[in-house]
Amino acid sequence: MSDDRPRYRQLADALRQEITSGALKPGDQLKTELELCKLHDVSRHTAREALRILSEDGLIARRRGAGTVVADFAAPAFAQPIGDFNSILQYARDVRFEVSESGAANKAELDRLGLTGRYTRFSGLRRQGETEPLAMTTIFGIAQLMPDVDIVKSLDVSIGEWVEREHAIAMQRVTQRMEAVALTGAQAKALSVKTASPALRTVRRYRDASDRVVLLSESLHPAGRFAYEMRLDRTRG
Amino acid sequence: MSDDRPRYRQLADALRQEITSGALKPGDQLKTELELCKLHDVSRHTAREALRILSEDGLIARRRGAGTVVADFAAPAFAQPIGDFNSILQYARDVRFEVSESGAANKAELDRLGLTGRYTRFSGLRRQGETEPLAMTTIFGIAQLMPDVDIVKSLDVSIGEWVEREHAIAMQRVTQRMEAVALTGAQAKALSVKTASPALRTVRRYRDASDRVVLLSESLHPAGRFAYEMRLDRTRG
DNA sequence: TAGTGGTCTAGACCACATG
DNA sequence: ATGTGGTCTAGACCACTAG
Repeated sequence: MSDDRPRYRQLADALRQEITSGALKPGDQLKTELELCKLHDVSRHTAREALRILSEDGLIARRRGAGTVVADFAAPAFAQPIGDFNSILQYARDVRFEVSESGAANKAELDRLGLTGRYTRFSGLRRQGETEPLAMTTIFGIAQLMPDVDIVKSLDVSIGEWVEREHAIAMQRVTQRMEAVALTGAQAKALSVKTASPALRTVRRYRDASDRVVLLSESLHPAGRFAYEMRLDRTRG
Repeated sequence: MSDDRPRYRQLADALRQEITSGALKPGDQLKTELELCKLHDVSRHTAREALRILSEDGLIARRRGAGTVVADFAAPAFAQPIGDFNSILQYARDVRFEVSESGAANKAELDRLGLTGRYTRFSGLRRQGETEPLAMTTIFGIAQLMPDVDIVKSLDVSIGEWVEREHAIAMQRVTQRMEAVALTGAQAKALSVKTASPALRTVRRYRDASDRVVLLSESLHPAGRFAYEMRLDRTRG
């Protein structure tokens, strides 16, 4: 096992695994800092750094004097922060997009999404590690601009980045829509949950300078496996 | 000036001031960790903690071996439009908040949300026009800062704005979390939908300059009645 | 009162960037 | 070769919570 990752990250990932796997449930008490120090033979500083990461990710809640517990938000397996460029790249690296289907988008799909023209469609599952899928995603892109499906499968960057680089197109604006929906039978089956169970639907439209929708992504995240997190800073009074 | 804030926060705020005031411009080199240690008579750990905060806030960029510079906002990232922070406050004003319950938050609630200290709670429905409720919302605020329930009912601004004005507190940052959930029986009944039907849960934490959670709002939006939409503009190529 | 997490110090070695 | 930030150790005192 090659593991040149920092020890605090190894520890953080190990604890994360315990939480997302369900071995530790929301409300459960975590080991104390000193216990973690002894167990993993690290200094308190290192143990704290690991706990800080999990705390920032919203997986645990800490209270002085009382201890550390698994956060009670149904602890989603993954939270995507936005507003931070590095985190977005991280998302593309950490989360595999397994394309299972591709082809030309049909008229019904395009109508439903308000697209006109010819688009290519890739659909598949998003996965992190060996866990259950985080989401079912479909990506629509302008037909002439999209890469071949083999290229998509071997991409280690996002399709958006590929299009930008390959065609020298700059995405100028992204609009994003989020809402709760009930999954249809087929969707639920693909995601290994029950029919009609809740999901977060996000639709992103990437537009270029002339307002053309270059790329559109539609994702269905089953409840409990994903939370979307964003942060707004006040810039001026 | 009473200053029982931790030293790393005092240092972070001092540096933040230098940056936001324009004394330090994007690209400018910051003092090194060791210089900061000597200048402010703190350990390296403390200086690093201050720099970590600024780094997370996106104000500085650090590179091993090269040093620390004020972040270059021309980086190819998607950013929130300036107005977005305020438009979040705006939302609270556009939609009527009918308070049906208020009182001190209990321990279970505070634990669930990761809050510590004494908070007051207001809960009720959000309505726009005479239609069915858009959402069920609960607001938690630091007890000493919150208005009386009668004032809340007569407010024509958001509670956040009232707190800012009344106590001269500036909300510095809002984090927002969105996920899909299934409604419990009681929640579903209040919103006139069926039990276990999907809803969008949004939790917003409003923080002041010292990262204290001044206000927290938790909303449940039944599927189909609400969609969250946002727009990200590329700051520069 | 005992134990927790929060803050802080004073060291150390390393990978990396720059000259 | 020097100095930077990244990681890590081994201590310490404090504020707070809970039994």
